[in-house]
Amino acid sequence: MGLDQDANSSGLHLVLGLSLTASVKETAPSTKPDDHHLCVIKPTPTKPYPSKEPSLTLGLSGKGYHVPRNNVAINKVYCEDPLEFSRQTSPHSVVSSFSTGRVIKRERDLSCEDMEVDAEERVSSRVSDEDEDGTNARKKLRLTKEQSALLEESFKQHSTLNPKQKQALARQLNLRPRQVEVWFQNRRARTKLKQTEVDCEFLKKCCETLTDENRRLKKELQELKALKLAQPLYMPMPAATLTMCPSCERLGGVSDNGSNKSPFSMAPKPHFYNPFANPSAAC
DNA sequence: CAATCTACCGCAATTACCTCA
DNA sequence: AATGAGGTAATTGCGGTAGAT
Repeated sequence: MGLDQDANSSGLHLVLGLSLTASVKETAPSTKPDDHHLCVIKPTPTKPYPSKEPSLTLGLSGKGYHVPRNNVAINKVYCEDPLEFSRQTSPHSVVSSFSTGRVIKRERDLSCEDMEVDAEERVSSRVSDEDEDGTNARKKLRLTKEQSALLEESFKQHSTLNPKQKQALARQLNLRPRQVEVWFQNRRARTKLKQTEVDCEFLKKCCETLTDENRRLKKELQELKALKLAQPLYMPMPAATLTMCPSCERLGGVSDNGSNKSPFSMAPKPHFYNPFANPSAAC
């Protein structure tokens, strides 16, 4: 279901959850998302939360009801208590349904996930969220310490949530499922970012080490060249200095003419940093 | 059985609000 | 009081997947 598709690449250990989304289809089909002047949310027999009351929500026409791209109008109402705020405002209230089809889907999904807020309340909330002064201030919920702690704890157990877990957590936190979902998304992103930073630091260190090694080898090469000029041309090589390539098993340091050009011809190096551990690379 | 449609989900990128120095 | 930076909630758009037709 795509839950774990990126688990390996992101370094996360995701739990494969059994999705119930197939049954979430309270859809009023539309061919053009932007043509949604009227959003109807209706229950179906496949509704995953049968204990809830069916709801019917009507949205206003888009004409004369301009909604900005970011749908900021929906969060107009704000109060000091984040919980109260989360109850009063709906990040995906019906207003959102007028912008994109995607949001419409979200809204419908929300409508079955979060039925404790009934349709009428949400409509009135939407109306109360409507701008009276024309400003579109997107107010931001601030999670309490308790909420953050619980979310964090839950994230440690599983970095992704199936719909049931999301619903349960949202109920427990007195948040909307969508808010829980968003929190987990952002949390995963932060984790990934942090991991990327760690990886970046590691690669930087590797780079520094390799640069040092390169510098050292260059210096050594210069010394050897100088040494070669100072010494006789056909100087017999001590057997102890011969090394064998572990990959191709050729004996280094023994060329046809006995000259000393092979990288394996010299005494073993005190240290060689090879991050790729590929002995054949030297051949 | 293949093609198409639809709904859903996760992610990346971005926006925008809020807090704090 | 003003302001810039950082944290983060929220939005948007896209791609992938699965079920239905």
